[in-house]
Formats: sequence, C-alpha cells, structure tokens
Amino acid sequence: MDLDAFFASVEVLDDPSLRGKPVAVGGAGERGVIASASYEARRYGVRSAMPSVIAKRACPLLIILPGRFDRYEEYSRQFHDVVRDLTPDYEPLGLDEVFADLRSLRRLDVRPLDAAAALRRRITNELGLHCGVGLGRNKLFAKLASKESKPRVVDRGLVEGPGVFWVSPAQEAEWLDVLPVRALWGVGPATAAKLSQLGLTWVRDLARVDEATLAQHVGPSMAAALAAYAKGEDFRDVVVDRALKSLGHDQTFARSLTGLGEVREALKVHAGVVARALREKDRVARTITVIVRFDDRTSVSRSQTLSFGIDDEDAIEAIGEALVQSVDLSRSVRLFGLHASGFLERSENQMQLSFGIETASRDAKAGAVAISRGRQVDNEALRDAIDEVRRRFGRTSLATANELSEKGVDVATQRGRHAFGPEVARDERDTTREP
DNA sequence: TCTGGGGTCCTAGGACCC
DNA sequence: TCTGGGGTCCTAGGACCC
Repeated sequence: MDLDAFFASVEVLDDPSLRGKPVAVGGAGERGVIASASYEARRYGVRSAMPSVIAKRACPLLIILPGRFDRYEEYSRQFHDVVRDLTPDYEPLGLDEVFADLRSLRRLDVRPLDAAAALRRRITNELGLHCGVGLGRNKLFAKLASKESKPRVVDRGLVEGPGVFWVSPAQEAEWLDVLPVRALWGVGPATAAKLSQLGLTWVRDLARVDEATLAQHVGPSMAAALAAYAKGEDFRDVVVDRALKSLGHDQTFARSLTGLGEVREALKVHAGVVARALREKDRVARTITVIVRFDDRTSVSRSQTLSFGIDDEDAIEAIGEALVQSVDLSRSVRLFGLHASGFLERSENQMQLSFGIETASRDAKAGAVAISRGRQVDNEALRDAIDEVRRRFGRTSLATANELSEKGVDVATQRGRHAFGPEVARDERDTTREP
C-alpha cells in the first residue's frame, strides 16, 4: 500500500490554495531535487529525483516547497494506525509505503480485495489522502500490482487508476514475461547495465542463465534474488518492527565549502542534529562516520568505532573532528554528512558510562570523548531541558552563545538579558508557535 | 539537465581470536 | 619453522529504495 504523491498531497491539504496547481516538495536551489510532485506537476513531466532546475524548465509555474518532515511523520503515523486496524503484520518502507501480510484475514473470512477497498476509503475519509493497494502472493507481485493501481499520466492527461489491483497466481507468468529487469527490486542503473552487457534485458532472460554465472557479475546475494524473481519467487518476508540500524544527517551546500574551517562549522551543526536524533530515539551509538563529497561528486568516508556508546554533541563532534582531519580537504566540498550506527540500548551502556573515562583511554583517539563524557553526566538535566524546549518550540528556539555569535549577535552586550531575538527565536517554518 | 536526504544491504580486505 | 580453517569485528566504498 502506498500513498499517492505523499509529501505534495500533505502540502495541498495544509494549504488549500495550492489545490489544482503544480506543486512539488524538494530543494528549490541550483542543487535541489524533487522529492515528491503533485499529479498536476507530473502532467508536465515533473518526477521525483529530478533536479529542480530541470523540473522548473519543464513546468515554469511549478511551486517548489521545502519539506516539513515532522508534518509528514504525523500523517505517516495515522496511515500506519489505519493499516494496523487491518493487521499488525506490516512493514513500513519510508513514510508513505507499507508491505502487509494479509494471510491472517483468511481466518476472519475477510477477502483481501474487500479489505483493500475499505482501507482506501478510510485513508481518504480520515486523512484526506489517496492510496493505492497492490495485492499479490509475495512482495514482488504486490509491488507490481501497487504500481498498476496508481493514476497515470497519458498524453499530458491524468488517467485514474483502479486503486486496488491484484496479480492473481494465474496471471503471474504473463506479468513477469513483459517485465524489464530494471523494474525488479534491487536492480538500479548500475546492475541493469551489467545485466545488459550479458544480454539480459527482460526478466524472462534471467531464467536462462545459471545462478553461478550471474553471481560472478552481480555478486552472490543479488544473483540469488534475481534467480528467484525470474521464477516468480521472492524470499523476502514481511518484517514487523524492523530495528533502526543507523541515523545521520547529510547536507549539500548551495556553495561548496573550502578548507578545514568551513567543514568544522558544518561538523558542529551536524553533531548537534545527530546527537538530538539519538536522544530522541533513546539510542547511543558506538560508530561515528563522516562523509565528504567533493565537487566532482566522488565521496570519501571515515569511521571510528568506540568500545562504548555516545549520544552527546561534544563527544560526537570530537570524534568527527579526528575523522575530518584525516581527509584531504584541498578540494571543495559539496556535501558533508555525519552518521551514527552500532546502537546500544541506553541500559546496555550504563556499565560503560561509569567506566567511561577508563574505557575511553583505551580508545586511541578518544581522549576528548572521555572529558566530554564526564561533563555529560553533570549536565544531563540541563541537556534534557534543552531538548524539551526545542521539541516544544522548535530547534531554533534556543541557541548557544557560540551559535549566536556566528549569527552576528553581540553576546557580550547581552549579558543579563534574554540573549536571543526574533531572528533566531522563531522557527520560520512554523508561525503558529510563540517561543 | 545534472542529480537530495532519509535509510538498508552487500562486498572485500585486514586484523584478530580460537 | 611455517602453517589452516572457522569465526567475528572493523573499515571503505558502492548500489539501491522511498
């Protein structure tokens, strides 16, 4: 099941004056891309993943809005609530899509086609959104069916989709027969090119090569998946409650950064974002990774794994600093990313916390972390209060003196007064909240 | 026309342990 | 003296999905 033009549709719901207009969500700048486009925009050829510059050219009146992901998450939760009423056996994929295992409906004597239609009605009535449902014997056919359920643009006009589509077992073979390999899960541009070199364009072509040969070109894992798909088989289960494995923050800059100084400034901001995300999700991370992409779009990454988990900005920044130092920054940097992985439950980390300094001294580059860990314990109450204020009033409602100085506020003259002004206090995206 | 940001998974090499 | 085979963990890079 997946929501139609999700981000763009939420924007239209929240601002009805956008209804009927070509709307997209994405980055509007020179380096922006489209994340989601309304059907009106799609009539002009606007598609997700398209560079915004191209989208504007295709559709000069296109309205490109920045994403409001907190809002999309609210809708996503409601979407999941409706799905959960149907079955608890579902697996979200991003914010706007779920795979659901409907076998439990059999016991209740509910037909999947009826359940799907009822689900669509509820999504429309309760959320004001539209969604398509694809039914099939496994994820492979469900996904194909879901695509078929959607509205389509034909000759610049919009053609309604059926809303619910079922690939029945009897039809599976004929569906596979006309399917290009590129349409399969996991086959992107690179794999499609490799397969093309082997003369494999269609799914039916895959059936005539043996898996070992395939594996030499695309690896054993991909080969096994492709061999299965060619037979209409799909070994992927619907996994309920998939655990989060990593989180991070990447930013492409409108103007590339040059030199260690500018990268350090980005690192500081990123460390704050990642640290807050870890705390919000109640995780501590053992591995910190930095990613640097240069103007020629080549990337390098550096990572370090500690013997204990961290979740505060000072520690993450300290590790990030050491990692950034090991990157040659003589070329300008279009993207900087900071990621955290190797999660521990906070309770699993307690032992490490009390032995933090001793443990850290065994980690080659983690001296700085030991210091900030000591400080973290002292400041935990303050930190939690800061998190809470930012959660309620927006990320920019509080700023450190350093951040204010960077914004040009003369912190020294502000002592004894509230050292913030409207330019930093107000989250520009949300004017309904008064800090 | 020139490509985001949130993620997951796979591969390959090296270090290390038993 | 030179050596294996099973396994885990870490690092770096790449492909892919929404």
